[in-house]
Amino acid sequence: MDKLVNLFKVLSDETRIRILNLLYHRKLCVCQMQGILEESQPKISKHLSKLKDKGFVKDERQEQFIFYYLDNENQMLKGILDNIISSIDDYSVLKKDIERLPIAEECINEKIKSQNI
Amino acid sequence: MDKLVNLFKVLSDETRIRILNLLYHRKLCVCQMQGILEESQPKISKHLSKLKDKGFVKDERQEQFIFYYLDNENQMLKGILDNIISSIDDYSVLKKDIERLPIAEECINEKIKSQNI
DNA sequence: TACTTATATACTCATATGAGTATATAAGTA
DNA sequence: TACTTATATACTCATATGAGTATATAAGTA
Repeated sequence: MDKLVNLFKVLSDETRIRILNLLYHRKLCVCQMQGILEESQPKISKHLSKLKDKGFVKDERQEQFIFYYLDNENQMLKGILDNIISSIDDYSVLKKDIERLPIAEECINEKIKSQNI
Repeated sequence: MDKLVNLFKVLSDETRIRILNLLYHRKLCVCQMQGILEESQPKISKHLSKLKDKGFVKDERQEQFIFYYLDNENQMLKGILDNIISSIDDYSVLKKDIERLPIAEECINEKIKSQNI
């Protein structure tokens, strides 16, 4: 029961829904989400921390970046995200975020490029 | 998007989930929910008020009682409740509440009886 | 119209939550 | 080992939320 309430608490924040919506589609690092969502780094990190804490996402380092991805164990979360994404047209913010997903590459490439100058 | 966040906020409270679980099965008045949930009247009323405010339940007076029932317009809420109820064994509190549903009649009958003495 | 009773609401308090800012940390590279 | 950089975290503040208690309200009945 607590787990259920926790799930809904986690979903009770627009930024976290936006993050979960992105991660539903692909694995991303913090700076990529920063670029797509146009939110500050601490804000995104703190929300990711909460998501990880409650067991809804996992992370994994790849060189200098830490990538986050959905932990698909949770049937209820999966069902809710499926539902949201299948009605994505009702949620313009989420739709726009998805359209911005390709930016992810640039976010990382620019960082890597500047290191090689 | 706000509507989505509001739905999850509404679901972020155990008492409200318990109420929605009951109303999923049948229309009930405040004093019946008091009897089943064993929670105080103001507590239940306040949560019902929030549920009504956000458009998830409606109410209707029948003589001295005010009955609440689910507003089934919301597809997402419907889906989530379906999901919860289909796994009711995972949520012992909710399961017990449903088992106590028959008490509802007594709650009302006792009140009516005492008025006729 | 006065009384009863089911329900709603105002008030207070304690706690939770989210944002911003500054700074710490940890892993990679020179 | 020193430096850089991606990310995490501590601190502070403003606001939201839930519970309890007392009381208001509204509709029915006498």
